[in-house]
Amino acid sequence: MNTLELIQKNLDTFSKSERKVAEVIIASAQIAIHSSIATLAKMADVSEPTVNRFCRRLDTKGFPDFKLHLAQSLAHGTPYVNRNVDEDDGPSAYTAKIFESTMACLDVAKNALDTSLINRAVDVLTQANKISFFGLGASSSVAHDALNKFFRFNIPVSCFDDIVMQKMSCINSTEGDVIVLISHTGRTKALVEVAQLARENDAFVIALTASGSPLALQSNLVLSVSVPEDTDIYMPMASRIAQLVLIDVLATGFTLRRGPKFRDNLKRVKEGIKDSRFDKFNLKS
Amino acid sequence: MNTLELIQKNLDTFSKSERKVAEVIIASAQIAIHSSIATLAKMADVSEPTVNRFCRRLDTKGFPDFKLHLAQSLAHGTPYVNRNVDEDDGPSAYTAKIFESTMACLDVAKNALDTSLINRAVDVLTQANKISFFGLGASSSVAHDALNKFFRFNIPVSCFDDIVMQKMSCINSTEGDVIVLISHTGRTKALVEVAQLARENDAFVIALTASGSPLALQSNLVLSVSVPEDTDIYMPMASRIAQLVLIDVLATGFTLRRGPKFRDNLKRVKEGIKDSRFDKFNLKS
DNA sequence: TTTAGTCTGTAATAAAATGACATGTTGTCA
DNA sequence: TGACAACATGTCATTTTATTACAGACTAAA
Repeated sequence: MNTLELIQKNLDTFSKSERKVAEVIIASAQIAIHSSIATLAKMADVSEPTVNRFCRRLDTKGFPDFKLHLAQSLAHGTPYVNRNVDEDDGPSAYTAKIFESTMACLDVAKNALDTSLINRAVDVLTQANKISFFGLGASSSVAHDALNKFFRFNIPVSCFDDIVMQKMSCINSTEGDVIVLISHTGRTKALVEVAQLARENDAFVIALTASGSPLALQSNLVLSVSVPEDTDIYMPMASRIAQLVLIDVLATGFTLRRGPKFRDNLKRVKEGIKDSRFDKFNLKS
Repeated sequence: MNTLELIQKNLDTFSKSERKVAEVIIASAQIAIHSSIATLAKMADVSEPTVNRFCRRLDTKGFPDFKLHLAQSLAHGTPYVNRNVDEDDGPSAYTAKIFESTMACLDVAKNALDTSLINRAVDVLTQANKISFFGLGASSSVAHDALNKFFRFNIPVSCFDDIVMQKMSCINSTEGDVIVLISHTGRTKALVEVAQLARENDAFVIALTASGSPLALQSNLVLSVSVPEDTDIYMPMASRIAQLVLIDVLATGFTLRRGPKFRDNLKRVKEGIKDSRFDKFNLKS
């Protein structure tokens, strides 16, 4: 838990002198972490043991330990994290807010992920005869990205963002096929139907979606990126970013599982596209 | 600058004893920040002043100051940051590494961005008659995503990942049209040609690419996400994630610039797709 | 081997944090 | 209103921690 927030929240549980300390720290945390207990006591106009008691009240071992906690909370906890974009934010403000909230979302997603399920998913993917990635709306670009990643592995992959094509593809699927469905909410009716269809035709369905959603219930394996839903209209869909990173994770797991021989393949793909690029050191070529 | 990285980088500038200290700190940084100089000295099997000298060599005021720096660097930088995935990493390890390195990349990208250019780009976009997003390969899914975002603004937008369509679209462009080109390296020949074509036809070209690249040179405005290039085959293309976040930033800037009336539009779009979803509280509907 | 230079440790000193205790303050109840 | 209790706060002593000064040891070049 962020120490600075913690102080702010418990502001009214402190005594008079302790609050003085709290206020000084909130006002100038950067200075506080570089001061000795004596200096800070003088700044807050209290005695040194008071500062010490203040620290203990915040579940730290003492003043030095408190400084450490505070320093850490200042390090990540840049002010904007989790704060929404505001109407009168300038470019620097909204840029920082969006980047930081995206990073915070990734952190949440990372901690919420079940790596044993990831391992399972990688298992299934490596043994698949054919892999399909389907998404609709915003999620279709995630599917598209997944195609791009897995395509390099030189295995049969496909990706459709057309619901008719998706359904047709499912009808033609057989055992050994893996369908990866991507949906933020997991409540898109069409995609739930696709999941049903796929399972009726013996395909294995992996869903990148919210756990407990209708789509999740129809799937064989659910990888949920539990990221706060985007209630705010400004809120960029950070869940989409988390899904993309999850795709990266699956692709990496896939590569690792396939072993070293397989990795040469990847190098060849990279080499293969070189001709279509300007050489880095000879731009005019 | 991240203290832990700094130590690792300067490992060979240290003397024998100082390196012992460095190694202990790298191996168990979490323990180090909670230890006194005496404890740490004992752990590294050196004297206390040596530890102190070590701290000073890293541009800190002394041991307590050093601990503070280290604590901060541990706060963001969980151990895996910037470390590549290793052949014998398990699912938890590679998942964490990928998430963390992605987050680190976003942080780098955030700090490297020029917000005045973003502001400029938003200016241009809001005044555009028509906006097109083009990308090839991995970048095409970024373009696709951008389409998805800007489509909601109810303005003419298009997105092609077909080079022929891109060129045709450029030939038909006129003044007032904005073309957003997305490329990680900025050295994809085809896309550079697209940029030239677009400019010949008086379109305004915004490039999301590496600064100084051939594509950048052909563009009117460059938004560069300077993220380390992916040298490692395992390395997920974090630059792509950074580009997506940048798209979010532009879309947000766009929304803000258009003002409150415009924001009602967004709500209508959100309402509009409700029918295609299962109701959250009535899943069987 | 000597010598200049750099490391490294010991021991003394200074600084910082903590603990114990005494004083002050506030509020309650007779 | 006065007395007591509970809590808050500060002073001072003690302990822990960090720093400085200095001397011995090592290393590389002459």
